[in-house]
Amino acid sequence: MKIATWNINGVKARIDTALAWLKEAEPDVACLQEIKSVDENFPREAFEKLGYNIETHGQKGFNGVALLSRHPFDEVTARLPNDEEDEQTRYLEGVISVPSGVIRVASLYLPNGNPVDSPKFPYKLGWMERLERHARKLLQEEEPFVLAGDYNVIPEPEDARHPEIWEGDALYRPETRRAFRSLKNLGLTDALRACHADERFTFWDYQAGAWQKNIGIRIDHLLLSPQAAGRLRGCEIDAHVRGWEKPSDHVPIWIDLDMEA
DNA sequence: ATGGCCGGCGCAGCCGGA
Repeated sequence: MKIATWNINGVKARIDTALAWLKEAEPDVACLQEIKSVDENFPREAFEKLGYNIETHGQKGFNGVALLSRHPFDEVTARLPNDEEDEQTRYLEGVISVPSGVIRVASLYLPNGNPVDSPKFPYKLGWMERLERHARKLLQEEEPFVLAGDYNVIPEPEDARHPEIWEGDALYRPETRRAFRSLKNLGLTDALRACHADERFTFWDYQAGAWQKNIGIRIDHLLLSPQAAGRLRGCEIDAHVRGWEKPSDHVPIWIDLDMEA
């Protein structure tokens, strides 16, 4: 079972690119971020034609997350718990039925947090705290789940081509990295690092020829519960998509889970 | 890693992104 996540940077601008990638990659589940669309305007039909059930949690102009699944959704929940006063659409979680059981998959778009001397940084850290609290609760169920999305976190120096440039940035601040470590230390597995030790990126800036010079960062992650990690067969980044026409600045990253029996 | 981009909104030029 293939589960992918991709910050598409606008579903309207990316519809052709997204459909081309879905046809090529054929994921069972795709978590999308930054759809930048209200739910009513999401181009459902185009994705439905490829066989996907669709759930969205969007807002006008910014943010917005979606879940596409070839298997049916048993239940879907938007927002993290204790999020009621937050008008930003950044979290959507679905329980998906597969022949051998169920798997819970979340599409998340963690706040950027810059500039760090603005309220945006404490908002990011608060969001990470709520995510950790929620993950702790999910772990008590002892079931397979995947927290997938744009974390806006560079976990380690080797996850950036030029880590020194990110010193002080909200994506790499000690508080941010500590919060990400704390989340993982609950017992979650960083799927990419479970499969590969070398330098791999998921984002290349549009500016200054970052893609051509391979000046990238790894900020899109899939964190797996122990029950999901036990089924992990592989994790890959579809970096070639960054070289397509009209690319997002992020590329898809996916896992293959053995969900037989 | 920015001087050099991009999308949304809405029809000019700003805001947000990473």
